[in-house]
Amino acid sequence: MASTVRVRFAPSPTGHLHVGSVHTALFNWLYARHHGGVFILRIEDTDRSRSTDANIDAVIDALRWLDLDWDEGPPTPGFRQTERFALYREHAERLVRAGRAYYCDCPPELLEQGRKAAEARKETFRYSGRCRDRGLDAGALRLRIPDDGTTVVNDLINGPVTFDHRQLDDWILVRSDGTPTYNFCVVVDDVTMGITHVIRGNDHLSNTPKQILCYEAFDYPVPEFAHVSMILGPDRGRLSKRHGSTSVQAFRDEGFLPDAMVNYLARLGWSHGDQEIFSRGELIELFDVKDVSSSGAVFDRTKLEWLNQETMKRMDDRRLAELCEPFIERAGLPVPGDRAWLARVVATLKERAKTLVELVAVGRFYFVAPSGYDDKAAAKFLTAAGAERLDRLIARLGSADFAPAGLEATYRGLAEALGVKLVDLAQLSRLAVTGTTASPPIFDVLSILGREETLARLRRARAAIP
RNA sequence: GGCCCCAUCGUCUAGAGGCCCAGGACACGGCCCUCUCAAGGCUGAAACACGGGUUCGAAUCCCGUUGGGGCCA
Repeated sequence: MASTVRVRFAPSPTGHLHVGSVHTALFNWLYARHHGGVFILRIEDTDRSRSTDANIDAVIDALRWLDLDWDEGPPTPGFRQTERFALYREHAERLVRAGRAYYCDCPPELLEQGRKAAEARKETFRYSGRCRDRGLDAGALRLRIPDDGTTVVNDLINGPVTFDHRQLDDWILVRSDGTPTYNFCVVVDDVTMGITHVIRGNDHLSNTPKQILCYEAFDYPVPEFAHVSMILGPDRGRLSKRHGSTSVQAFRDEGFLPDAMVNYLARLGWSHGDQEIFSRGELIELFDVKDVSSSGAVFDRTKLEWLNQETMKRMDDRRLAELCEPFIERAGLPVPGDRAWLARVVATLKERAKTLVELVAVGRFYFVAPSGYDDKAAAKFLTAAGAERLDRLIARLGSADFAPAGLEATYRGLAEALGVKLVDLAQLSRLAVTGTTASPPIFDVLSILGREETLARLRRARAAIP
């Protein structure tokens, strides 16, 4: 009987949740859900200056938006590192009593001297061990580690990675001012939370042997490790703001859907044959850490946009309409009260937009009449001939069937009667109704707008012709 | 600088010695469809970083080089 999988996501609250963080959060979440395990959210807020309540709320909001739910974590108390200092102190004392850690009072200048000397010899700086056996009872607390031998990280993604102890040193657990170091907090948190699988960014692989040595000093079982490759910018450097949006909040504001975001991030560094599009359920069912790639992946916004459109196309129109409402409001447009009507609207727009912001922009004419006409198109269509055609259209549309098929029949009939092509009438109407020459199928548009609004806009266009 | 990780089309990837003169997807080009724009269908161009091995046979295994990334400073 295997023990329950317990994984965690431990962001530091900086206000913006980076897509790279979300990537590892997602892999943890998928691993937990796939194995029926427990997903824990822990806030690494030891950097007091940036770890405001607002920033913590931002992390929580972002995870909720993505629907990555956690089983243990805030708002339950005890999941913020700042609430856990007593635990760190207690564990530090335990190591001192067991003789596995010792105090060191080496002055910074001495350490700096050693560092320079090591650099001159082109070697890794290691603490000399000067205070190891001095039996001090104050100062910085260091972990006593073996002088030679190796520590092997049996990484689930990268395979066995061997670290020579001669590259490691008696690292500091607790600084002389009493504050615990990052690596020490992580170990204490992970053991006390019963974490069985540490799934985190590749940038922590180098810290892992130090942490393993610490687990061993405690005589705690060492968890499994899986170091996920990092997300890169187009220049293969660390993904940062200069490459464009990097926080999930930014993508949310730009009109990306949580399911598209999740699908895209899941496919970055993970794959299942040739499949590109996955539902949540499929992701949970198919996710396997063995299929996670060990090489870095460039974040490609264009592909995210494609996936976002695919997600919109597959989504129920009522649901999509609902998601659009805040974007309509933010664009300064009146939000329709009739959601069924809005569902008809978005159905015609979703294959013409990559994001919700774009969808609203492209469908602006549904919510408000055009304030003017495209110059080039106006010169072409709002002519004497156009005036006559508009008159005939207005006359016929007064009593026409306003279902798309009925409108098409009316238009085709009139085109024949006038001896013109359908496209001439269609483009003229499109210009009158939307202000431009590109829109969803004109009969759908007119049908959705309705007789009254359609006629009003056609008459306005007619009046614009001198 | 030391240590660690990585290396298939521009990008995400399939590929776990012969099925691969390398497959899919995004993006890009062409054609078709068509009331416009999209969407869709078909189609084209596009990659195993380099050099040594191992093997009858290597994108796949080993070593090195180069390049990128990370950690420690």
